[in-house]
Amino acid sequence: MAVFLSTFANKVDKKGRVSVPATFRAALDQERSSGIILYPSFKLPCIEGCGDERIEQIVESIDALDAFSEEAENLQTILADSVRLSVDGDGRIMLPEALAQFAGIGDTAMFVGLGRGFQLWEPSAFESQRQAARGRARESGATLRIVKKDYTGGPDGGRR
Amino acid sequence: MAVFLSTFANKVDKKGRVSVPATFRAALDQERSSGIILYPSFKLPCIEGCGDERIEQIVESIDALDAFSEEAENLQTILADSVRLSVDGDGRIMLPEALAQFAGIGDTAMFVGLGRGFQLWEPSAFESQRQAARGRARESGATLRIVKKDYTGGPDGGRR
DNA sequence: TAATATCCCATGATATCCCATATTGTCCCA
DNA sequence: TGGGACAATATGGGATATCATGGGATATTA
Repeated sequence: MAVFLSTFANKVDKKGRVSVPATFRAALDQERSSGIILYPSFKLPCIEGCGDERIEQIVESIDALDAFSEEAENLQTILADSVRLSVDGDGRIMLPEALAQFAGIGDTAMFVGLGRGFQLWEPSAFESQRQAARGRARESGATLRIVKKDYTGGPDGGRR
Repeated sequence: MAVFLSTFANKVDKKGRVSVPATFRAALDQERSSGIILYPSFKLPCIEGCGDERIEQIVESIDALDAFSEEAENLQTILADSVRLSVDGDGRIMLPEALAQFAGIGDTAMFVGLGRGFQLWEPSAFESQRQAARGRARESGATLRIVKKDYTGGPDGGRR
């Protein structure tokens, strides 16, 4: 699956177009994503983005929930608020007015890679978010338990 | 997985390019890493580096966390600050301005092998870091316990 | 037919490729 | 064992391709 990394600041022109970073486009191509999906974030003042493969995952996990639970209802709003955008020949998308407004994006948008997906931020809002997260991570001595993919540890499957 | 050893001081030219030490390149090839990943260290004023394999693990591990948890949010900044660089035909990478600045790297970068990954330092910063580490090791009488390859490392301690 | 979105091309900045060279380390043979 | 040829590496600079971005022209749709 595609991996989105690093951050890029791109201009939003007066027609509302933004270039999708070339590396993001490459990641999307790789998973044969015909377009890109955007939706407003739950917790943060930013736009969440991903490719086809990821949105299908989300659909599936919502499906797996009890259909009428509150949680399911909440998550379904993601789908309702989602927009599917096509990337034009020059690698740009049309950023919908409503979403831009939600994230406070004016003439510059930051594309932030988060692994399976990415986010779109207004630059200064992102800067403070980044500082905060980095501070918390340092304090908590953030360590990441690495999930071993399929560790066998040797020819005999790691036993003995 | 690749093993990175020893340290090298290489020049950063005015275009921002640095040669990756040949032995590091060999290590990367070995794990079929087509590029290298760099990100700012949490604790130290240096850049951390690794191959594709390791970043894949990190992405998956973060993915395994609750998507909306604060922990995930904190760790995602690693990905946001990461850069994937391709090694050109002459064995060089383009050191991004932002990262070089973070580590205070000017016209020389030190590649420091750390086994499964490596670090990039500004030479004098590395020297003082090295002194400090040596001192601490001497005081505490550091010992190293060798972990056997087939050790499973789980809570049940390599059973059987 | 207005308003808006899509396509197409132009341009400057920047990264990538390619070649030249110096220096170092390695191998081979006397 | 010493010297010399050779190969690999690090590094510099110029040419070329890619990318982000702006603007005009053409297609869509309400």
